[in-house]
Amino acid sequence: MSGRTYPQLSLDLQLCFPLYAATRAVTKRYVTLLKGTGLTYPQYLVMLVLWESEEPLSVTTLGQRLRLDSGTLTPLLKRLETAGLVQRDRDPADERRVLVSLTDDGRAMEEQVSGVPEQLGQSMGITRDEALALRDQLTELVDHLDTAESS
Amino acid sequence: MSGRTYPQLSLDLQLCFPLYAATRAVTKRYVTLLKGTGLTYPQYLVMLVLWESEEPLSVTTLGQRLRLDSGTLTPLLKRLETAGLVQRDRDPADERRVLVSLTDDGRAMEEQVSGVPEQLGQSMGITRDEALALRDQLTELVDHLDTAESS
DNA sequence: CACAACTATATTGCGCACAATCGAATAGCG
DNA sequence: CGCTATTCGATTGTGCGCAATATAGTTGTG
Repeated sequence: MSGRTYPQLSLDLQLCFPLYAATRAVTKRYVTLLKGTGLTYPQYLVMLVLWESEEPLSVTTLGQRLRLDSGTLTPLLKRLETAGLVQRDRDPADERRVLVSLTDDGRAMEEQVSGVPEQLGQSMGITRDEALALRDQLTELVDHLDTAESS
Repeated sequence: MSGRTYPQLSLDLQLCFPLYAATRAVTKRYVTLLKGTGLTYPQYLVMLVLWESEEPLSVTTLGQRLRLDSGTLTPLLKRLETAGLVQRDRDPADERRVLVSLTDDGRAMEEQVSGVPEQLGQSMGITRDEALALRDQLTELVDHLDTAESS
C-alpha cells in the first residue's frame, strides 16, 4: 500500500503547478480590476509598454519587451485599434515595419487604470519588499530557462 | 523632461510581468522536454494528478485539483482519450459524472517522463530549497488572490 | 540594375482558459 | 410520488500563445 513508483513526479507537481496557477489567478484578478476599461490582461501589458515609451513602437519591439510574437500581437493590436486606443501605421522609412502609437483615448486611459497596481498589491497580500524579491527570483528563473532552451 | 505621470504603472509591469513571462518560459521548456510523449504541459499536469491518485477521478475532482473548469478539461480529456492514454466512462452510481481513468498506455507513460522534473530543475537553475521557498510564496499568493476574488 | 539573402509583419492552425449557457440526471422536500 | 432546486458535464464563443508558413519590403553583392 502507498508509496509512489516515481515520487519525483508528485514533487514536480508541487513545484511547477503553483507557478501556473498563480499566473491564472493573477490574470483572473486583472479581469475584475480592468472591467470597465474593456482591456484584457495582455492588452493591459501592451498599453503599459506604450505608456512607458511615449514613442511609437514597432511590433517587433513590443514583442521583445513582452516576449510575445506577431501571431499573438497582430490580432491583439487590431482589437486595440478597433477599440480606438492605438493606431497602426507603416513606417515610411521602412515599410516592413508597423508602428504602434497611442490615440488620445489610449493616452487618457492611463489615468483610469492608475489605481490598479495598488489594488492588485492588496489582493496579493504581500509587502512591497516581498513582491520585489519574488520579481527578482522569477526574472532569474526566466533568464535561466531562456538560455537552457536555446542550448 | 522625463518622469512618468503614473510611476506605479511601470512598477506594476515589473511586478506582474515576470510571473506571466515565467509561466510561458516554463511551458515552453516543457514542450521541449515532453516532445516524444506528445503531451502538452496542461495534459502532463492532468496525467500527474491521475498517476498520483491511482483511482478514477471525476472531471470535477480533476478540475478542483488543477483549478480548471470543464470548458478546458472536456476537450483536453477527449484528446487524451483519442491518444489512448485515458478512458472516460459515466459513473454508474451517478450518471452525471464522468470518471477518468488511466489506460495501460497511460500508466506506462509515467516511467517515460520520470526524468522530466530533474531536467526542468536543471533548466531553472535553482536549488531544491529555493524551489520549495518559491512554491510556498506562490501558493500563498494564489490563496490570497482567491479570497480577494470572491470578496 | 538584377538577384539572392534577409527582415518584418501577417496568416493559419492547434490547444488552452474561461465565462455563459444548456441539458441531463439526481436529490430533497412536501 | 411529483415537483423544484441543485449538480455535473458538455457546448459555445472570445481571446490569447505559439509554431510554421507566406508575403512584402529591404539590403548587400556583383
